[in-house]
Amino acid sequence: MELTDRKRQILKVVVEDYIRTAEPVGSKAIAEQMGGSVSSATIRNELSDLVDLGYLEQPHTSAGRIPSPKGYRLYVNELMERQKLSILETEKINEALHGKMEQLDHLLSQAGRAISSFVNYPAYVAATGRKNLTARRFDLLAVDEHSCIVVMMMGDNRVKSQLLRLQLKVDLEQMPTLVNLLNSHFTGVPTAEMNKRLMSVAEEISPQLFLLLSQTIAYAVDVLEEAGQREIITAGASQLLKLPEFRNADKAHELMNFLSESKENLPMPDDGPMQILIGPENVTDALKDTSVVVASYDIGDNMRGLIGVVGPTRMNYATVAARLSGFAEGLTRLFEKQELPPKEEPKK
Amino acid sequence: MELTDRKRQILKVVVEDYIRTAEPVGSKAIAEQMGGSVSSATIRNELSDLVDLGYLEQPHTSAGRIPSPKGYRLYVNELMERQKLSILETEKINEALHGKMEQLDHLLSQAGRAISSFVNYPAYVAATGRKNLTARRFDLLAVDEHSCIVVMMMGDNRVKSQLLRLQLKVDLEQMPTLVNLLNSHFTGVPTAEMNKRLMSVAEEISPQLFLLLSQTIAYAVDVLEEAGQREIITAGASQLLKLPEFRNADKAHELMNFLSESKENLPMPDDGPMQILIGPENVTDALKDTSVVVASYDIGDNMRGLIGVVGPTRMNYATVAARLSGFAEGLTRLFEKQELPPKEEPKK
DNA sequence: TTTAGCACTCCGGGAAAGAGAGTGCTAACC
DNA sequence: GGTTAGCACTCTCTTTCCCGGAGTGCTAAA
Repeated sequence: MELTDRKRQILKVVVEDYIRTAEPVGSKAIAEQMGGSVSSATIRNELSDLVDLGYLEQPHTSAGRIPSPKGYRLYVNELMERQKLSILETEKINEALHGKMEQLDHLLSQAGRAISSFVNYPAYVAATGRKNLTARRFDLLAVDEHSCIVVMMMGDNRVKSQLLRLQLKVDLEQMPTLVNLLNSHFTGVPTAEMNKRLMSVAEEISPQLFLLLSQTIAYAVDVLEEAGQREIITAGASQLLKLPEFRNADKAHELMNFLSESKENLPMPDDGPMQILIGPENVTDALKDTSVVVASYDIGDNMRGLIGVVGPTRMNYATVAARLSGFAEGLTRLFEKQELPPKEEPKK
Repeated sequence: MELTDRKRQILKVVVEDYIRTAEPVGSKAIAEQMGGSVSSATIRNELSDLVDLGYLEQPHTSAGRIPSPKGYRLYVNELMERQKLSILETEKINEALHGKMEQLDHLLSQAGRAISSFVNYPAYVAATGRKNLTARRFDLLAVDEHSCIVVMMMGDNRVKSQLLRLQLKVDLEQMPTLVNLLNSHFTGVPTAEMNKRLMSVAEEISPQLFLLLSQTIAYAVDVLEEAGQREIITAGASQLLKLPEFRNADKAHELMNFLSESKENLPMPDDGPMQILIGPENVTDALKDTSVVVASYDIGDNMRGLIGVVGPTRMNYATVAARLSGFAEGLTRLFEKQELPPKEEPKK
């Protein structure tokens, strides 16, 4: 049996109607929406074929049809009309993204909330940590006898600093020595190796200095490892409760719990600018009957982040895809403009 | 009519039974739980009185009784037995609070998640921003011709820093002048006044320096204002869906939406170590038929934060109160130990 | 004041009935 | 051969009705 043009057109109507109403679609309604050029009986024959082909499903014998995952897939790949964002929408997106880069966390959670309320589904945002981030430069600023400030610039040019309280008094004149040591021995060094280095210089310096040095390194390791972690932020989970497929509190609870407790398992594909995962295409059990649309954005030149939307399989793919990629582009632009690196660490 | 001891005892039984089961409590069950010393008929008379007195309500004529807000209030104030935390629980709390102070946000959101999963209700955590935070000390570290690092220590001894890109080259030798200027004119100054100060020194220095100065001040204002904002974090909203009173998706949605979108309206009482708000005692509409238990913790010597729990009016007040104050104490201890200020800004 | 007894109320669940939507099949039509 | 009208049939959803159970409120006696 062949998938004729008319069958495809019918499938399209079914998918779009079902997305809109969440109700099985009947032959009569389809006939009307196709302009009355064919009768409902004809449609019924076609529908029956589409079920046999696996593109549609029938909740029970005498109900209308709903798309199967395979049907959604065909729709997404071939039938769906790509939407463009209206100027108004583009403006709204840009408005929503007017955060300050400084606080990456805030910006991203803000973006998450914005996209979620923009598509009316829960959303997630991930900034991929930079695994092998190293320190590029250290400074120590003496404050008083008992404390000094450690300043560390990282490979991505972000600067972190903290007040350190000294267990032992340190001679101010020795500070420069220490800074030199830090900059010569601990820049460009992966965190895993830092402690080894620390040991190796132990004998060269006084115990007081060594104590301060190890405090500094401990701080550096903390910060670098923290920066290396991938952070995932979810927003708008409560949007689910508006959807008929989640009126059942148990279903809703399962998914919402997943969104807040097991974020790590959200899809993080690493190819292509946008990916759509429909129902069972998701690896994670909790997402087996939901769909996920996920897009990537660039952070500077060589890092990528992801933003995604989670919804029912009858998600409005066209709109979500358009808006999501709008956001992704917005974020990319944002990072282009604001990202700090004037020059990257010359790697060779 | 008087509130006899027996009536109080009956009220206690009703409240505790209802908290456990979420089902109206009947006279027979009460009689049994009171050791069979009186018959159910006697209880019925008493129950009828308790309804007249406003402590109990009857969902419909032939149903058992449930506590009214007034009943809960009496229970909380006088009838409830204060619980102590078991050693195990205390340990768990301390374990959950083993975060690093460095990232205040993270610590608090972690605490929020912990308390939420500890009491099985949604929780919120607020760190009251320090409104009149000022800069205590500035430093500038030259990086290269086009950039330098600004380091600012704030009144609470937290240190913030960022890489600045210079629009105009600045003579390295002039840096110390600028740092002096910053420390003499811009420390201890409220953000609102900073721009005025900036103008007043405009003529004293070269345009290049002025540009860098204003970049620095802009950064300082940003950071200080950001730090002055009260931040509210919510966690565990999905816990609601486990409760019978929120199986109705609309109710759940309303409250969850409130928790994620209108956090600012969560109760922020400013007196006493712990406060319990029952049903209509809440000012906010969205909380009118929920209860909130909120405790405060100390951040250093003169700041306070809040942690709260939101749940149904039939919340398990005794347990929640005990655990919440356990957390509050844990947080207070944590800040005592880790909070940086070795000395506070001498205010006079 | 307490208690046993009893009629009454109300909710919740289950069965039955009916309406509605939609199908699948057959037979006729172009 | 594809298309269509017609019609019986299926299945769900809603409404209605009924019944059992839990619990009350009242009365009269202890």
